[in-house]
Formats: sequence, C-alpha cells, structure tokens
Amino acid sequence: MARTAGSHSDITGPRVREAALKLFAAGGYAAVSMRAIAAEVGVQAGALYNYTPDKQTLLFDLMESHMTELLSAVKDDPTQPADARLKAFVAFHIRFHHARPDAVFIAYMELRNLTPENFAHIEGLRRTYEDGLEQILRDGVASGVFNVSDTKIATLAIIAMLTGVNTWFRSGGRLSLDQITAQYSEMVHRAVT
Amino acid sequence: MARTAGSHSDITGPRVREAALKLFAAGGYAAVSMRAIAAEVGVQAGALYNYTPDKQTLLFDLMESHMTELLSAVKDDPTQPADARLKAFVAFHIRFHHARPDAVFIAYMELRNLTPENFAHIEGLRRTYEDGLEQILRDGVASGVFNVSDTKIATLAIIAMLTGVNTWFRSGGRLSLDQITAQYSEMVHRAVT
DNA sequence: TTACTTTTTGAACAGACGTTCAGATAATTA
DNA sequence: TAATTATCTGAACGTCTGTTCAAAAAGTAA
Repeated sequence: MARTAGSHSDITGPRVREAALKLFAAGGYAAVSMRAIAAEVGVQAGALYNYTPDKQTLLFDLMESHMTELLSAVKDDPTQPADARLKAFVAFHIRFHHARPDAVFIAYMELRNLTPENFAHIEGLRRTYEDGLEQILRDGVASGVFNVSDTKIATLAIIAMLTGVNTWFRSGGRLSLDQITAQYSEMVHRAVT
Repeated sequence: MARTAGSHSDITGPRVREAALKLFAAGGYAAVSMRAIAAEVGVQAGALYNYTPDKQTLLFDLMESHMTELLSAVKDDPTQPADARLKAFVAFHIRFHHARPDAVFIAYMELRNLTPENFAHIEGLRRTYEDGLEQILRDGVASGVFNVSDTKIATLAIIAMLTGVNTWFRSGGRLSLDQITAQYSEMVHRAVT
C-alpha cells in the first residue's frame, strides 16, 4: 500500500493538528507518541512528517496559533469608561477560553516542553495579552474609577481567577456560562473598586 | 559492586522522593524516567524499587503527602468573625503554597497521570480543602458580613486567584510575600463584601 | 492515454523505557 | 568473630520512542 484513496493534504493537515491538540491536552506532550497521533488521524506515523518537521514544532504551532487567535480576538475601546472595558474583558476572556479548553490547557501546561526560543516567543504573546488588561486597570486608576495599589499584581490575579473557570466549568451544569460570567464580573469589579 | 558504603534506607528513601518531586515538577511525570530519578539520587534505577512498587505509586505518594500536609496545616476558628477567618485563610494559602512550589505544581498538573482510583482519592482531599473555604464564605453570608450570590463559585474563584501567585512570584523581587499577601487579602475581601 | 505530482505505507534505525532479579557487598546482630 | 539482614549493582527482558526513506499508489494535467 501507499497513497490511500481520497487522501489530500487539505484534509489530513487540519486533522493532524486536531488530533495532536486533543491528545496533548488529554495526556500531555511527553506522554503522547507520534504513533498515537497518527492512529487518531487514521494514518501511519511517517505520514505526519508531511505536516510538521518534528513533534516539537507541532506543539509550538498549536500554542502559537492559540495565542495569535487570542490576541486578534480581544477588543478594547479606550474611549469607553474603564469599568465598561473591564466588564467586556472579563466576558471575552471567559467565553473565548471556554470555547477552546484543549488549546488553553496546552498553552498553560506545556510551556516547559518548548525550546528556549519557542518559549520566549509564546511568553511574549502572553505578556502582550496581559498588558491589555493592565492598561484598562491603569486607565481606571487614573480616572479615579478603580482603586488598585499595584496594577500588575491585580492583572495577574484577575487572569488567574478567570482562567480557573476552565478547570471546572462544563456546559449543561447547574449554572449557565452567562450566569458564571455575571458573577465573575461582579467579583472582579468589586475587587478593583 | 553491590551495596554501597554508607547506604541506608532512612537516607535514600527521602532522597528518592525529593528527586522525584524536583524532576516531575521540572519536566513532567511522563518525561522523567526512573533512570533520571536514580541518577539524581546517585544510584542505579533498580534500587528505586526498594522504595516504591512502581513509578505511578511514586507520583501518587507525592501528591497524597502534599494534600495531607495541606489539610493538617490549615486552621480555622469558627468562633471568629468570617472576615478574620477569610483573611487568615488567604495568608495561609499563599504562604503554604509558596513554601513548596514543586509539590503544588505536581498536585495541579499531574492529575491526569493518576489511575482512576488514585485520582478520585486526591480529588476528595482537594474537595475537602475547598469546603473549608466555602464554609467560611457561607458563615459570612449568614452573618451578613459577606455578600456572595454563589459560595461555590466564589470559592473556586478565590482559590484559583491565590494559587496563581505561585506561577509568577519568586522571593527577592519587587515586592515581599507579605506585601503580595496584603494586596490579595484586600482584593479577596472586596470581592466578597 | 501518458507524464507528472502528491500523499501514504511499511520497514528500518539506534536508543530509551519500566521493571525484574541473581549475586555481591555493607551494616547489623549475636 | 560469624551469621544474618539490608541495600545496591548490573545485566537483561520485551516494548516503545522519534524520525527517515525508498517504493507504491492515487490524484491531476496535458
């Protein structure tokens, strides 16, 4: 056997990334073999190397795609009042992260499996995202609507709190995502006011 | 060669656990081999099996020890006002977790590498810890000092926020641990009041 | 149909994996 | 001192690892 019926890179390529995302999130980068990813796709291990030069790059590409999507999806209107901007940020963060739990999990858990250069690049993207929130807090402090002694710490505290939703929330439970968002929005608002 | 000079289980045993803790935290359970742990201890891989039946149990024992220590270290005095109890909880959590970053990291990251039974056991211990905080919040709501619409969500939000300190704080930086604790205490207090 | 390109297989590589165990040496006890 | 126990080595086991590559089959274009 060789090339299989119906095979095409436009189909197999995305499926390789989907399989890697799913399996890395479930088992961890180191615990998932290239053969396991190939089996999930329905292909032999050698075929994966048409789509990634190596396993490390496969991980990095997944993480970079996630961070890039995050940064291009987040919106902020500096002409609005800071409290409205903060509320919008909270809602965006919870919703965006809830929609892609596997990518979020990988982006936060597999940093140690990146080479130093790859790590630095991903860290830079994350820092950019954090800076967006910190700017909202700083503007709010400047305009007198917020009261925070250290905006950097508050930024990290808020993001940790929001991202934590992903570790326990699943659709279909006692509360809807909107209800969760409302309560977090309230807690965050109080915490900085 | 066989038994080495000065060798004793009272010495080697703890060193095996220390090495495993350090390496699991740095590289992840799946990425760390028994040979790597043995090398860290200064022994051959076979010798590890005098101290653990297998690698999985080694991981489980580390996690269970950590959770058990956590539960026996946390104190709460229900006769005190809820806001004082909450403040004490925040300070305890930050300090306890800061003192053992490797164990904390493992306890939160390697859950997926536990067998179902081991996972259920560790999850039970974590739930017990969370319940301690939730009880404080509930008492505070009952006595009118707190205002939280859902104490379970608030519990998870607070713990995620506090544990997040471990991901970035290192002693010797811009702020002391006491300063960090004061600001988190303030934010948590505001969030539930 | 023929020629060419794209995609996959399946075998192979050298090395690492968790675990077991007989035998050897050190520590301890009598 | 001699006998016993505790501890470790070093080799071995079968299996899995990431990656490479020639050969084969399917898709595409002329």
